[in-house]
Amino acid sequence: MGRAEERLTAATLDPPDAVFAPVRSQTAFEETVDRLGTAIKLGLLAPGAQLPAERELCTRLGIARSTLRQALTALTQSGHVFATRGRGGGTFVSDPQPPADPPSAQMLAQWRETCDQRLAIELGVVVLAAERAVRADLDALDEVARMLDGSIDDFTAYRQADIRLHVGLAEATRSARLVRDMTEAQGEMTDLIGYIAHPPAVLASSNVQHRQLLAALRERDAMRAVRVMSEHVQATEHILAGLLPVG
Amino acid sequence: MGRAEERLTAATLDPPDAVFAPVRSQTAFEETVDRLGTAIKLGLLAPGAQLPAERELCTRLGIARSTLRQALTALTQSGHVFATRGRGGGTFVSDPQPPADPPSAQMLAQWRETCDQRLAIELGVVVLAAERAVRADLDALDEVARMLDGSIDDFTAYRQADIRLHVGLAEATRSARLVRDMTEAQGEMTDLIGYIAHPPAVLASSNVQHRQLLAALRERDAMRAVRVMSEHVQATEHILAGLLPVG
DNA sequence: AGCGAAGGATGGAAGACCAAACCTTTTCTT
DNA sequence: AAGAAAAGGTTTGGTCTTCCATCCTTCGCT
Repeated sequence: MGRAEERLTAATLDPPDAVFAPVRSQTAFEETVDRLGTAIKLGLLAPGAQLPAERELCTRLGIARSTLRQALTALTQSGHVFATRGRGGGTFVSDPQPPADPPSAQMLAQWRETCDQRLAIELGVVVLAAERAVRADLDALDEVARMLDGSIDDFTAYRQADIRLHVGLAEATRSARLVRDMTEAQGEMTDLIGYIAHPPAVLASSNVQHRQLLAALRERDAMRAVRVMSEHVQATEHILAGLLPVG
Repeated sequence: MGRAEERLTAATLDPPDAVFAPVRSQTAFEETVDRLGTAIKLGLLAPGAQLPAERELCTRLGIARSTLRQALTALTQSGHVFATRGRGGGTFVSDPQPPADPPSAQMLAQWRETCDQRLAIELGVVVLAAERAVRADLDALDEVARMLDGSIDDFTAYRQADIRLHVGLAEATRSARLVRDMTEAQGEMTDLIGYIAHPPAVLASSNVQHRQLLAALRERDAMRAVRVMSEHVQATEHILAGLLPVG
């Protein structure tokens, strides 16, 4: 008894577990390492590129310079960036980049939820891009698709351009939040798929989907774009499903 | 010069602004207030419901008891919960709830991005629910839809059940992360639309869409579900567009 | 030679968070 | 009626993070 005496509405059901799930308290230091590290791993900050000066960057990130320096020190020790002193110096992205480290157990355990979340972002982006993308956006993305065709024999190069394309789609929505979510999602995906072989045939068919997608966007055919993107994302998911433990 | 000497790849384009955007360092205290407060405002923790004991809740949330108590004190002072002492006591959700406070300027300034993000989550949920929802899930959601029909004259009651339905969809995907994202998105939407009049006719037509959606899910017709959900979400967006400053 | 712009380093103050107690109130059990 | 048990309420001390301000070192440019 007790439970039966409550008001008979659906509102008295048990709350979702998510309500009491652990609070994720990332420190500013951790978040900065994550943000910059992901941008580098995704190639958004290209090898050789110069980061803004520390005194400028810390204000842009809204943190103290000492905190930023902690993060940069970590990235220096991991070999992702290096710094030169004196006038004309600065902090630069290493070239070549250090080898990526294998995905953590925690990452692998949640791979399906990661893919689910990515699916959501990609679908939202594609629907909004169908509405909002202008000619120039799509032309630029076509250019990236051309580059992808030339990279089906080099997975690293392909992946870089692939990320450019997906982030570029997000940018075409003019929604900064979706761009952020997309980069986070792609960062997690990179961790997952970085260690998996992708034969050229797979990459080629993947880029066929990119082209179909861009064609649909040009016609502002949101539903067709959704269908293509859905297949595109779930193709990756099926590859992972065969190689990873059940999620 | 300089820029022209770099490697001629798309990877040398400027990084998205998102890379250097301010780092959001929410404290554990703030996040806890937010999490519990949102769950209460959404009705996931119903008026009169008892929260877990402090000693248990703090371990579930992964924070110290003193931090949890800070959050509970804040929620007590704002009138959302109250506590009774002694054995058999506990912390309970207030009934009735205090009036919601108006959306912040910052919230209003970002309303379109909030809607964009919500669209993404809803679409992802709906595609995955079409694959994964079992009979029992859909039966329960049908029940909620019936309740919604009975609440088109009471916006508050309607909104509560509406949230139940959307969060229920997310739960049907068996993806905890999507449930979390959905609750966050609905929390932000509640802030936005709480102060807007919703005539019964609007609510009725909204629930027609719910029914179409559930029918599509029963047939596992993901594309139709996407189309319905897309219209459902964008209907809200159009209402907001008429009332809020340009986003 | 020296100015200026960049990274590098230090020390202290403030605040958030945690852990472990202990206190007070109330109810249930014996 | 006594006491155990379970809940919220309180205090304290310590650790870690972050911030701020200042100063140092390097080195290209004028």
